[in-house]
Amino acid sequence: MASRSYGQYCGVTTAVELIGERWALLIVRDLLVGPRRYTDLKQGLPKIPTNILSTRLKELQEGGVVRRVPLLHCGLVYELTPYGRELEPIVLALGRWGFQQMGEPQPDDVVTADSLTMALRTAFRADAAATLPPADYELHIADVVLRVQVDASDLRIAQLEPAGRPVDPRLGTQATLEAAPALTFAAGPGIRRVISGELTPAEAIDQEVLAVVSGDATLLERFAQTFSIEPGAALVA
Amino acid sequence: MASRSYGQYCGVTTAVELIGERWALLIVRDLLVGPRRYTDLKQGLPKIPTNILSTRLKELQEGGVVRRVPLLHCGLVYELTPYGRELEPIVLALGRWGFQQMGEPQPDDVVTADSLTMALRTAFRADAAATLPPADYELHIADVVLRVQVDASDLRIAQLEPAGRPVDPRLGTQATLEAAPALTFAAGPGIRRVISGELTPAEAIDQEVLAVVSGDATLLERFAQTFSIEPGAALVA
DNA sequence: CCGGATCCGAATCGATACTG
DNA sequence: CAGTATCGATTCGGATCCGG
Repeated sequence: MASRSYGQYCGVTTAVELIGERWALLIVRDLLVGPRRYTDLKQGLPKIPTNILSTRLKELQEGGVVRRVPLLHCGLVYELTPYGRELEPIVLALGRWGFQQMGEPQPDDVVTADSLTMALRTAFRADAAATLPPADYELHIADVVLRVQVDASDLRIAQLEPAGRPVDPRLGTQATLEAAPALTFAAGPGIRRVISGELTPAEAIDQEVLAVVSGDATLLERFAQTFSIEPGAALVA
Repeated sequence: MASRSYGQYCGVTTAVELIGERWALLIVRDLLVGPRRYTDLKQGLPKIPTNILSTRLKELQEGGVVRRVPLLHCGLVYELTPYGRELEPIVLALGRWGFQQMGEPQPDDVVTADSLTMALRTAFRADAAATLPPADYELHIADVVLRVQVDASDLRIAQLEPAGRPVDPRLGTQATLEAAPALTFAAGPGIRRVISGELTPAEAIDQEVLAVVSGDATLLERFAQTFSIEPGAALVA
């Protein structure tokens, strides 16, 4: 059952044998947001066949990347091992690299809460954020609602139901939700062009890529400075 | 012919669609060493079916990762585009990550010149090298002979024929080959345990993992300090 | 609903042979 | 040297089914 070997004794080859199968790295991406149940993963990867998800989870466990954790009276979750979590800077760098080649979305492309959470992490400029005042955004994209809190070089993202409450306090990044966000805005996939610097926030509003729902619209500038992927910037942890 | 889509609008997904197919990242790995002809790639990846190599090269070109360059009167080579070269820190980090999970080599595993060249790059500690005097090694592993020159944080690796001359002055990293190397040594796959810190050079010689051919044997210590992969050190450069 | 297992047609991969 | 062509072996994808 050892997956078809590439026949080389090499670190890159070993890595590809561990996480190079179809869908594997997307499972890792979602697990980097937090532990997930089987059903969560299936929802976050709508096009994955259930047998493939099952097979990959087994392989990732054998490889020491993922582990299966029973939850008391609450089912079970999959989570990354410490070794699997070491993939975080790699997945983030891959996200920045791929971002530059993203075109327009295909008709049936979706945006999931986990992929968007990771996308914001890939775009987060800790250096820029450190020079700016703290900020607190609520972001609506497609059906996904995220609460995004930036404090110096610290980034917290919580996934909210449309209602406005976190999906599950045990799962995902914690955020402080007492106060209302300073800015709430909605965007479509065109927000990519803001992140890439192709559009300023003002232009994005003009072109209806982006719309302020409530709060201080001038914070959009700070958002654009905090989340940005410039060409040639796949580098670094 | 758009490859089976994952159906998500996300940078990581785009990256995986560009370089996630079987063999693709190993082709990129070899091209990170230098431009390569079709036949070079086939030799460097002995188990790749020729139709797959052909297909992947086409896909990588469509994705803007690789380009095909005719050489005057000398055939043609494939090389990474600037965008493809941005994968270097990612491939190196993946190599470090996979290195930690490498076991013993399978009976039919091979070590190629390009994979070994990249392995040394993944293990190179520029920070440690910067504090050490320059060094100049010749390294024999399996059929591969590499000339490895370290000068502060600069690393140069040239692939030599068993004869002792570079394979092709146009291809691969240049090195200064006038002088003889200060240390020539031979090793088996067990050199991995030296890189990982599991074995000191002295122990490696005792266990016949490593043998000095000529030159100053004390330089092995410097080599081990210069090339090292500690657990948990997969970080992207 | 959760966490899968099973079945089957479609697409891809792997090995070998062959060509300009 | 630089690939195409062919064909059986594997894997993937989509759907259904099942035990708790």
